[in-house]
Amino acid sequence: MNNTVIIIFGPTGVGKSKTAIELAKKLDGEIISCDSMQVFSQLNVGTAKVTDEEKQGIVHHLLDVVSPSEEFSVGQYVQLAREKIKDILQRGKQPIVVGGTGLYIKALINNYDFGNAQKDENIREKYKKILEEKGNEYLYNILLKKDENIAKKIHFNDTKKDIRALEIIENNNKILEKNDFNEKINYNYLLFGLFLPREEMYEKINQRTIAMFKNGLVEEVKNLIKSGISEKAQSMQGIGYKEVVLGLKENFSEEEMIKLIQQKTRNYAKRQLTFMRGMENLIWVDAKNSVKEILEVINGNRN
RNA sequence: GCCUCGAUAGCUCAGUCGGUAGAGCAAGGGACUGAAAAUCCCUGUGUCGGUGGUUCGAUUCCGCCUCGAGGCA
Repeated sequence: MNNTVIIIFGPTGVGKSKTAIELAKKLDGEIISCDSMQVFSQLNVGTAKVTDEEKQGIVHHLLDVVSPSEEFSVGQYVQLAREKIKDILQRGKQPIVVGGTGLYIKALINNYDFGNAQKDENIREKYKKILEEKGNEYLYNILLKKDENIAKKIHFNDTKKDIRALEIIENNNKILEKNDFNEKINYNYLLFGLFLPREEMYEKINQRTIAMFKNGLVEEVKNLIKSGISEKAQSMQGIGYKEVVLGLKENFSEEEMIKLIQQKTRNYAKRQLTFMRGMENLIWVDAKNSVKEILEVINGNRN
């Protein structure tokens, strides 16, 4: 098992965290979370973050690494995750990467180097204004002129990506593609994708959403707002948070909020499945039997 | 009991001056190397409430019936 990182991916709510903890216990592992929302501290019930009790003593990394008022991005994630993997391997333990953020996993596996272009609100605003005044196609044409290759990969209606690309080009003058890290970490990986039948998956999502409300999601959101977190903060764009903020403003009943969140979560899970299908080297694993199946693959892999 | 309004896609509704119909959302599929729980693209779906009549032709016009909302008693 030397230098093999185990990666567990799958749609929300199929039981990735539990699987990872069970595996960690059996393989002397440490867990590296791969979740764009669980990196934020204070976002607990809405992100279904594992509790200390659930961790069962297994070390978890990359949870609560930034405050909800801060920004976070793939670039930072890959940087941090690489450090953790290296460190865990050096200590002779088994790194287990777990989470639902497909892009983060993809970037990690493919060794993308994002450089260190910081977010630049001024540049963003500038292009947003251009977008408002001149429209999608005009904005897209600017990107086409600056970097045709990038532009071709982005739909002209996807203005958020257009603006982000322009921001990076202008700020950093760095091409987005083909910059692997110079320093390669010496590791292999096994990528497992957990799945459940569609109906069961949706049922679990529905139940879990109800549980979040019982566990105090509304209070969590209220506290975040009270402590001065902007509704526009990146952390507040997570599913559950966004909807509760809206619900509080518009006086939704709890039932209405639950229904909305269930739906958004189902939509998200579907997107995650699409992402999974497009991943190379992904080993499909029945979520109901995940630990056993994964161990079988690992053991087979040893010989 | 009488009057008025409504009944069209899974939901909310638009529409057809009579030639069998559409938007949004949902659903399904897809893209995605710098905000990714984000963002974007593609695709159906229908006894047009039932029943008679007028008509070459009715979801559309007329009658009756059923159901729902409101008003008068």
